[in-house]
Amino acid sequence: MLRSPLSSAERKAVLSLPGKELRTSAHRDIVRPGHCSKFSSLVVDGLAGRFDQLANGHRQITALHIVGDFCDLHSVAVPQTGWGIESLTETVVRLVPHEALLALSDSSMAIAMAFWRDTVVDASVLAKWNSALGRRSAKSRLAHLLCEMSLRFQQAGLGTDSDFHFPITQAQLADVLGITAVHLNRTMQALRQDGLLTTKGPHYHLPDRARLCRIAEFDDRYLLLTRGP
Amino acid sequence: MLRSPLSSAERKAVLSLPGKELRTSAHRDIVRPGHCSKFSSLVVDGLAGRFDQLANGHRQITALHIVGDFCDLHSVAVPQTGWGIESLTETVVRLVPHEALLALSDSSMAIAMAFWRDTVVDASVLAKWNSALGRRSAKSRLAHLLCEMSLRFQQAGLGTDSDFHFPITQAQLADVLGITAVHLNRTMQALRQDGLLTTKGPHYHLPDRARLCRIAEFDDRYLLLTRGP
DNA sequence: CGTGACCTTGATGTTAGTCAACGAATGTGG
DNA sequence: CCACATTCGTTGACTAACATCAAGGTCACG
Repeated sequence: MLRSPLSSAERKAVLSLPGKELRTSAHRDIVRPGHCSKFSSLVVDGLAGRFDQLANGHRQITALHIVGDFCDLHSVAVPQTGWGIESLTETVVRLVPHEALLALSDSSMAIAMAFWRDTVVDASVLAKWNSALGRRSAKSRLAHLLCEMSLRFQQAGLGTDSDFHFPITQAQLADVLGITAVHLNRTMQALRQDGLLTTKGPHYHLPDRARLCRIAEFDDRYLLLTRGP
Repeated sequence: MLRSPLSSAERKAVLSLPGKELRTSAHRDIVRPGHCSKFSSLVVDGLAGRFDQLANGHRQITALHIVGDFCDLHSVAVPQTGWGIESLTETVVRLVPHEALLALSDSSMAIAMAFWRDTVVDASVLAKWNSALGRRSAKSRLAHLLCEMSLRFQQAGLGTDSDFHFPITQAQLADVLGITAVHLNRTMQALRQDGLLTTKGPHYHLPDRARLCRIAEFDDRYLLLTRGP
């Protein structure tokens, strides 16, 4: 989860953070939009998404949180969130009280920096998605997302670079990519046609990841592979 | 700038940060894309933008930095940036060494939190733009940007809520909104037609800001008007 | 008086949205 | 075990938003 170098004592302190675990079915709000929260949620199982919704009902998912991710470490620094978090599939989250996180970052500058760094990586991903949504075609966006997710699942020890379990519906994927579900369906077919993607239910396979990265212009540095100072 | 409550001593420490000032003409890189930086830049005069560029030459501007903004406080936590910063007009920035910022946040937990909070607000704005780029029409995006910028200029003491000096070209504005310059031009004309915008050179005037906010579904909370914990 | 940066306009092409329907898989209660 | 509903994926016909291409207009500046 925290993409930072920490001493083993620090790492242990983070991993043993207290918190009530909460199991939810798919399509439930974990954090309601605009809510002022007293906890940060750690994804223990399943898949969660940060979203924003417009008056006409259109949704945009602005982040995907796989197991091991903190959804809203942000809310420690700014409790009033401008977004919501929902479960995309059946999901278990651990609700860690802000006091515990604040106490921990008070106790160690390295941990405080690690939390800050996590927010910065989140911002990097958001900036990358900004340019994708503004300037790329649907196909290129999907290719880029597949590259990103395969890497993240691999980093989290949940898959290889070309195979991962990604339990998301096409409608939700469309909300990530800023297109309609119909168009996403056709775009996935195009990638399949090109021999760049096969799926069996929630299992995604990338037969030629190198080529996929090339057409997606995927540069993994924004995911912080070069670790902290 | 830092949208946080600090003691006057802390505030003073931040404002008296050292750093060499640098004047650049328009369209110059302040931070080259992917560069590993040792400074964070504070905008002293002019207008700067964070951008990302694709192989085909298409650009996306992912943030606008007005005077008083720190461009890349991020780079203190993660020196290798995944983006570039450019001057959009003639601009003066102060290059504050990371050591000075680190020393300052070491010295005061409140300042460390303020820096973190600033990153969180940046992420909030990015998330908002994500949903705008993914799910809004060009007209709605432009309306939203105008609402946002008028508020930010006002907060910075550089304008009223309906009048501000915004020295940006239409091509640059198009790169913010993720549309072409041609389409931006027509979209601005549509807003003028609706009596929602007049411009005289770089001077923007919003004749009916309330209505503009309504059609933009502009909710200012993401800009952190509700201050820290 | 020419040049370059910026803004504006028109004609045409392409991507993606909308609407409507159907099929496959899964689960539920009678 | 079977009608039934629900959710999810897929397809086709049509439309709207925006991109692209090409040209001209305005203004400041040397």
